[in-house]
Amino acid sequence: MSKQFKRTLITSALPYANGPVHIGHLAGVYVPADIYARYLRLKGEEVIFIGGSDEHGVPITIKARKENVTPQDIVDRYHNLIKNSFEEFGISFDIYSRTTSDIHKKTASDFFRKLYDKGEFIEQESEQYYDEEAQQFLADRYITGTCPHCQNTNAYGDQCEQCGTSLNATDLINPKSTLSGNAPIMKKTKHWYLPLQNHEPWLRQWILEEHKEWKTNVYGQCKSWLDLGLQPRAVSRDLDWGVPVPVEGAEGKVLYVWFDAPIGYISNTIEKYPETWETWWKSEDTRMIHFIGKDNIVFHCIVFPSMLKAEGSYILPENVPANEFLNLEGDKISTSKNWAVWLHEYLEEFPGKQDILRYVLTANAPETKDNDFTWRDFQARNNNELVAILGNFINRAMVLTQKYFENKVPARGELTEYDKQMLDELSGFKQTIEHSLDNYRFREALREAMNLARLGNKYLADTEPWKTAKNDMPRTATILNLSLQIIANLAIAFEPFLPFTTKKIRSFIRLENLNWNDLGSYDFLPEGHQLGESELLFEKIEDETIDKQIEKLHNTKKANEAAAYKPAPIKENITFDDFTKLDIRVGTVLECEKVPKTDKLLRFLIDDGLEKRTILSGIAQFYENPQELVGTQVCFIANFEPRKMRGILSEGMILSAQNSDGSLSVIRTSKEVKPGSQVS
RNA sequence: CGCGGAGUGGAGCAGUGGUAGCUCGUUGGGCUCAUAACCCAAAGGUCGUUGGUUCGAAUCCGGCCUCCGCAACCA
Repeated sequence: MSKQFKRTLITSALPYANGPVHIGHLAGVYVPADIYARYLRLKGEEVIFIGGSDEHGVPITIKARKENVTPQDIVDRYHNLIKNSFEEFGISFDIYSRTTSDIHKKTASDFFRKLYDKGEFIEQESEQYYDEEAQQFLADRYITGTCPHCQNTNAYGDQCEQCGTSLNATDLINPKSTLSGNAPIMKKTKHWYLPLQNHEPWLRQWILEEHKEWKTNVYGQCKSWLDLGLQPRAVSRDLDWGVPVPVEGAEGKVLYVWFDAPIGYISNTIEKYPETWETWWKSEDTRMIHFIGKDNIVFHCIVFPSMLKAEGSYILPENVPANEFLNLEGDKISTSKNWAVWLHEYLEEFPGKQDILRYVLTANAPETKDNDFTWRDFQARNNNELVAILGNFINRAMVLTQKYFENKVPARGELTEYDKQMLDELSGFKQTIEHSLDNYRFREALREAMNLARLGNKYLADTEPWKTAKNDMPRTATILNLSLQIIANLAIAFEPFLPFTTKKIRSFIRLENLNWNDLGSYDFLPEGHQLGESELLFEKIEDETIDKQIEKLHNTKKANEAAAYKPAPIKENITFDDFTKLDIRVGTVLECEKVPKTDKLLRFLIDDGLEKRTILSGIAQFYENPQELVGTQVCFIANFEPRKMRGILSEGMILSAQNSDGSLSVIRTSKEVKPGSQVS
């Protein structure tokens, strides 16, 4: 980092406004970005911290259609919810705007037009599905059909949710438009592409040679992309929700969201500083940092820089500290499955406890790999760290001062060797914490800040002021004077992490306007300084509270699954002859065991009345104890083409019902019948 | 074999060639100002697996297994 910068532009990924934000968003992007912004401000540096909602794109139009409202209604609802959640959590954006703002539409439109005029795009025609009745081209999510892999009749144009296979819309058998229900036709459409391959040479130099200090996940991902060779990327879409493509003959086309969204960083800066915004975006002494999640790496390291470079007058990011993902109680956080801790709900259930969540999410941030958030861990970190170490030290020092010195800062006498040793250690924290923060290692920085509180506790334990108070008040005064100076240090060190708490601490000691650069010194509080009222900073969280959260999580998950479940549409009619081709029979299970080295397969040995047959069935995950099926009667298709799996010949197919959560349940008869009975 | 990241005491994480470390938890002791909080000490790991390079490997190289992401909307 030989470059000298005068100011820092911090951006945080724009959350997509089709749902509320959850702890994953906070842990991955907004808390780290906020810590960094607060840290720099506290150092007196010039900073702007940009946020905003990403409000265009197909998923929002689909959600609007489902709820029978306009896309604008959807984004208004979530923009306000998200914006409010961030404010409540103290995410200190200088501006939080949205991509549906007029300024953004103009900025994005002008940006496209400039690249268009410069000849930075290529035009290309392709064939896409088109709904003649609705008169529009269909995004992948607007097409359903039969999955070519698992025959699920409800697969989407981009993915089959039953078997998880990724698809192209053209792979689907019997594609149907979700708008009209009709079969779509193929129709030609023209789009603009950004030829990323033209940017490859300078990207290689810029990332692979000049930014080897980027995090390994970021660098590795970029290198992989560059080594594979870059492809042109479409920058427009056939859709009626978005920024219109500002070119003759482009009616009905809008900017593709990934082109649209990052320009939001620029337009939000313009909205905040209409006169001076170019200083932030076009000045070589501005340092731009993008905080994002790992899914966004290529957009921020390759695509957006290519856009900026193509435009010509913009600076490029200096670093892109991308985080991995946060899981919740062992499972992926999922908006659609409602497996999340929503910020707006947390705020209602834990009022005034924003800093606890900020602390837990930072201490356990997914900086180098995916991490897991659990409520038990949340409780433990609150009770054992915030309450027991930080809160307790401050409370001890305050209470002792109230007791012995009428809540005024006592006089500092001569320092002992031990005092000096402690102060020496204290002075080292500034450099340690700064080093971590400067390298975006917030977990480590927080741990160090906590060590400062540990130092305080140890100091009290070792000097025992409650004992010296019995016969040596001057010594007691010195000890508490230094303890209070440690509190002032804590107010600085924790400010980027726990802004609400440090505000309280500052009021305890009646000290405002703290500066980061004073961290490590011990002359904040003069002798005789009147202290303020203190209270407990944190309180213990009981098991009951935590149990409630865990239960709630599981309940909402189940409820949501049930509510979201929609039986598959009935298939085409078949004739009686078709039916009679199937030979469905009842058999008694003689043996049932898991096939070794497989996840899903159970091997059944079935008495079908005539002989014994082996049938394999992929239901092992749902029957942890396969033995329990032995002796029961199951239904199976007897004339199913035998098939070899894992070297075992499977002669038939066991019938199972699929539940809303995807789990399978074997079909049984309600009364015992002879093995081999036909089902009709 | 599409590409990238990750796998380290009970839990969460550091550690890029030289005696495996931190926080929490556990056990024992101390203290009693403090929210049964604090301080000290101990136990606990053949670093996913397997083969190789090296005087020496958690670290470098090869194979395999598992989890996550990207490509192809999601932090």
